[in-house]
Amino acid sequence: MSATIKEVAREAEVSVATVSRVFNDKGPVRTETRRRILEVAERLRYTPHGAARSLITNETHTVSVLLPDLHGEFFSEVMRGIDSTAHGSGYHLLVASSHNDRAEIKALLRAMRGRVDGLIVMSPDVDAHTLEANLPETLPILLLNCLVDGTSFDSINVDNHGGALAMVRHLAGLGHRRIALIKGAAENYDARERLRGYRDAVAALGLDAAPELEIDGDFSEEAGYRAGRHIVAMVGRPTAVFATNDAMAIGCLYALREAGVRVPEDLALAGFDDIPIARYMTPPLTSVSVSIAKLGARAMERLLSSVKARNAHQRRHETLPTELVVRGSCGGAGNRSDGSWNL
Amino acid sequence: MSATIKEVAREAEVSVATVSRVFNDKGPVRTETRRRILEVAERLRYTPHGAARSLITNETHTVSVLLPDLHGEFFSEVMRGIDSTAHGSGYHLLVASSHNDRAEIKALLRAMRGRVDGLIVMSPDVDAHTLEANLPETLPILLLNCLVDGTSFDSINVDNHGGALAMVRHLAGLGHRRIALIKGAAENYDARERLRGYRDAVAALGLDAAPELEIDGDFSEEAGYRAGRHIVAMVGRPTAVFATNDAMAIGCLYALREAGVRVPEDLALAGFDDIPIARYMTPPLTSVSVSIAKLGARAMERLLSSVKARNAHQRRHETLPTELVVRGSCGGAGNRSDGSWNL
DNA sequence: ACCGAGAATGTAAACGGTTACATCGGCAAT
DNA sequence: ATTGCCGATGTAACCGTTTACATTCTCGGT
Repeated sequence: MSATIKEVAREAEVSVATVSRVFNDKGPVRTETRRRILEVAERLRYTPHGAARSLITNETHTVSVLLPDLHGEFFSEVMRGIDSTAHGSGYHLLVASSHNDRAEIKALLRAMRGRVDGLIVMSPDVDAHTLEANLPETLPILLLNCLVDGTSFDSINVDNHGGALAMVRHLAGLGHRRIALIKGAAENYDARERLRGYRDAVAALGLDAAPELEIDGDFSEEAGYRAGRHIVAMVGRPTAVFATNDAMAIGCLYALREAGVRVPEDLALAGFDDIPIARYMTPPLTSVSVSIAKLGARAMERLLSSVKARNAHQRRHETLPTELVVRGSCGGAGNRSDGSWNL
Repeated sequence: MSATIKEVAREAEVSVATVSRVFNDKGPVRTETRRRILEVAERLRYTPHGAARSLITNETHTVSVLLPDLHGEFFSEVMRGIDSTAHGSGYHLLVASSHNDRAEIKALLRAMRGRVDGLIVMSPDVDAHTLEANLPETLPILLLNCLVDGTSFDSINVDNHGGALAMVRHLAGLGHRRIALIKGAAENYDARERLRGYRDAVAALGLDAAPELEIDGDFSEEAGYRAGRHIVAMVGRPTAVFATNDAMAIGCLYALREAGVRVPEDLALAGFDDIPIARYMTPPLTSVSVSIAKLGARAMERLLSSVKARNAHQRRHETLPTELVVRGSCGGAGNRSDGSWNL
């Protein structure tokens, strides 16, 4: 084991209290004494013991992120945003991916006591009840992209509905009347909202509405690929495909290309999320941008403020706007006059 | 605050020791007593306090991963592997991304005492000295894709050199004599090894060797894009490009396409890492596969075994093999006879 | 020379658990 | 009835800090 505060105190011929004061910059310590203590500490390679410290101070300087799975660029981006602000505020990050098993989530949540100061939950299908039942009721929590029933928790959501709406409107504006949608998993809240946006737009604009235009998917490239193969084989083939996330758009594009269907000439293709590589696809993918990293950053910001406020903290529900990013994959406005594409 | 063990003990009319025994399944407790205690605990929503527990037991059931940055699919995949085995063994995961600032790394490392049982370091440019100087010398460590000077630490590396060698050999086998390389950052160990593999292969096979064939990069799509633009403008344009990671290959492909250079007809393109989307590119990217998730899983496995062994644990250096994955982006064998590509 | 104030430091009680050891019954063997 | 043993439980020390409070030191003012 490493040196303890006691050893440092003994060696520097002071009491533990003084050493503690030096390391926390609290209370008065003579410069000479401080110097001596720091010198001894350095020599002994002393570092305060995290657990001991948080036991008494009741804060861990750690926040936890609970997420469903770590697949793909979406999560890596969110994490990047989360990490960067946590890091900036001197907080550590505990990640816990629950593979959506109820008992497991419960165990994870419980294990949090005494380990974290706050919690970001990003499981689109965990219900608020499970949370309330298994957490110290004083632990600050922020729900990210989760279904929020009631106002019991702080939350941030992306404007999935509005984004989908805008995309369908855009496609309709380009002349498309028959637009297929590749869905996400039915339990997923984001997926449901995007679907709702699509349906609302289709209804509002009087576009073709047919059950076969809503194709199953689960946010993976693989699912997009399957959907793409399905689409090229459809009898009343749609003229545009709206994949509800970019990963599926990528898989779909591949299937289309494989079948000799040109994008955007033969079929328009759009995604959702605007992950970093979207702009590098061929053609560059028109998508709904949600500035994923910023989403994570904002979430952490909110959580930390609620951690610091402790007592009177106002619960709030926030919806982050989305932005339509038009690139080449839908034809029309995405092409510059010289034939090159926006980057 | 949540209920403490004392409250549970009082309420169940037993001593704290008995409650502790129940929660740790240690020592004999009468069934009736156990039942009563569990019932009270449930009612009071008691959960053991992490910090308090680890203070006395001296283990946290947490391991930390130190990495340079969270960009892109490579890290997300590694993390997935790491998380899945950690999770499987009941360990929590603390992620710490140091943006390669020396002082910051030092602070991070020090903060680890009393917080983690082990550490995976994945900073391709942190030096072993910094580690040794700032960590409790008993903390199990595993270096992942780091430069290992000497044998002071456990480590796992990918066979970067061998992979690059194999790729160049493959390209040469397809008839290419003039092969450009898009490099990674000079400080990055992986990048250096891949470069070394390229040079060795070029020398061994007597291919064109020229400084201008080694193009600067930094593992980002953006850098790949710049390199691609550079390449199309070269006077003695190479016939093949080997991007030392897939992200750069993606950026490069975009630049090529933009300039009307066809892949693979006009120029062969290859990557390194084989990230999940590589197979969905158009054309599918020939790459060096390193089974990233498995790499992470293996690392965590090794670390945990060393955590459990504690005392006599044999230091070991391991190199994970790579595998050439031939798809369509280099022409030749990647094309099926019917013109479709391997998936 | 003495007093009092404030700065510098020390003492010891928490924090919430685990665990070695002591204690207490009850029961089988003698 | 006594002994010994073992299962069940309690007592208290300890883990490494922080911090309220007590104590000592230093000085300037009188």
